[in-house]
Amino acid sequence: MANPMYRQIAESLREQIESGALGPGQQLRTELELREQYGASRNTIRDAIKWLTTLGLVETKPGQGTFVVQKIDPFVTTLTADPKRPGGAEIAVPGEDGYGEVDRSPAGQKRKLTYSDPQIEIQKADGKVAEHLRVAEGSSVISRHQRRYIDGTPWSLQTSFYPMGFVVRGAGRLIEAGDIRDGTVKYLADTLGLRQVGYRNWITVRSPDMTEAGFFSLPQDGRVGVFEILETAFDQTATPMRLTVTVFPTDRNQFIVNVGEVPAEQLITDNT
Amino acid sequence: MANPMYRQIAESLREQIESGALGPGQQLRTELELREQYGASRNTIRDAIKWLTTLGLVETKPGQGTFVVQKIDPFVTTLTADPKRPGGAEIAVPGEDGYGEVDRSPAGQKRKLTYSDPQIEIQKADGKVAEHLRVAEGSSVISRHQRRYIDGTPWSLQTSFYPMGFVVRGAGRLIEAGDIRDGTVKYLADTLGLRQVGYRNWITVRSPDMTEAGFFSLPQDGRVGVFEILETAFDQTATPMRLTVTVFPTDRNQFIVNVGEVPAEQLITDNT
DNA sequence: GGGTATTTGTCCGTATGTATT
DNA sequence: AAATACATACGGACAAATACC
Repeated sequence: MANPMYRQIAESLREQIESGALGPGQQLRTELELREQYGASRNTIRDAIKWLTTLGLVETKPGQGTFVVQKIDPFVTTLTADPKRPGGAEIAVPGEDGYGEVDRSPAGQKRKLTYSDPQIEIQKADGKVAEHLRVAEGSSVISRHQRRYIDGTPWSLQTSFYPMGFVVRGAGRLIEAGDIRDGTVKYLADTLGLRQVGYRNWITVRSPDMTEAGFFSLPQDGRVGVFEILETAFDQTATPMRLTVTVFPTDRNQFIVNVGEVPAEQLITDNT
Repeated sequence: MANPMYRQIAESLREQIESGALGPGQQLRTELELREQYGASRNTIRDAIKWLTTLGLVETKPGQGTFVVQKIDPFVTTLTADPKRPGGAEIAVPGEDGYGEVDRSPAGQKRKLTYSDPQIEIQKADGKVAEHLRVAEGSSVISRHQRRYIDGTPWSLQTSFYPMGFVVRGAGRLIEAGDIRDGTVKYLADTLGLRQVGYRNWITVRSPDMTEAGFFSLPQDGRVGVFEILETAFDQTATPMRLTVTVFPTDRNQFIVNVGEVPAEQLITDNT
């Protein structure tokens, strides 16, 4: 009896969930019913439910009840692709490159990627952008931002940064709204002779900010994290030519990295 | 007055933290003091602090107080390396391959990797192992498990799986305790002629289980997630020869993926 | 649309337990 | 041993969101 009562109650409910007695989407008994069932006060029941909530096992809906969470069929993105392909990896501004990529879920369905028109701004490079793009902090950069969806559900938020000098040197369409035909990679090669020869993805996980939580409909308490992937693309002189920051919720995204000779992807059903 | 009081109090404290008025590691005023300061009940103050806790901004210590969390200097691991190098990527059983890898933090220090002796078991392949290793579910596999540390702090938990047939065919040392000289990749090449020509990393984020939370000293409420990286290694016939599952806490780990021609790593100080 | 019952959310006060100093 | 500070648990009251008639 070392454990507090609310944890024991949570454990009891957890077993019911993981054994399948309470299936995904199913409603739990109300707090008042559980209060009688376990002989505890309503506040203690609420502590148990709050615990399960932070564990991501249940969610509460005011006026309705408490429900076992549905597991989301995850999106799978391959981070390694042809370094010279327009757009680089699949995650690299596929929208701007006119690619209607398909993402394959573990269950094997093909999915449809859509994206908003790019929202373009001229910004001062903050510390992170300046360091990865190797420009002076505070210098002007072009920012192209998109919201991206798979089958209509919010998938990722992406922002690409380019040095302002690119526009001066002849790549004026970078600051025009609307997609760039054949993508920015080809456009920069054609106009400035900048060939993308490789890129580096820097993968971190952090808590979502308010904008991200809103766009992805994540719980506001920061329980669900987001991947933040910084992709730095390099030209033939090993100089950074683009920084793309993409944010994905961790609860619905997985990534694949292939190295060396690897057979085509097996479609694997994840039954964790 | 749209927001509940505990959220307003949390917001007030959050601003003090993010503005720097309350520095990392610094102690907040006690619940009783805050109760008078904000004119709320102690339970409401506790709700505000609990909210900040799930946001990962503060931590509470019984008998001591509430403190602003320290940001951890993260470990950075490169997932793309020579596919034929013993051990594959840096994350691939470097311990078993006798590599004393160094990890470079954003701040640029070199760090020392240590690891426990492998703990070896014969197990039945569960669904996940069977599918990635492409063996029948329930067939025997060799499991080699290690705890890995950087500078003495827990870094990752790693388990490698090999088909049991490898031992029958002559790779008997796989089931012996202790490190294998020159690593398992070279050992399997020497004994069975299995050359590792590539590998695939499958990156997911999930909540830690009890064992993991204990080893990494993570809060038990599952607030901090863990990376689970499944590395499947392939031999020259494109057959899976090894599955390595590695678990890293997301609060102290970052990953790098290089594609194409990429300059040597810039040491970047992350001042997010 | 309105009203009512149901269910979770917020807030209070109090008492006692447990960990740390 | 004592003081301090957070943790658990109780009970009660009202608010807010939702569903249903």
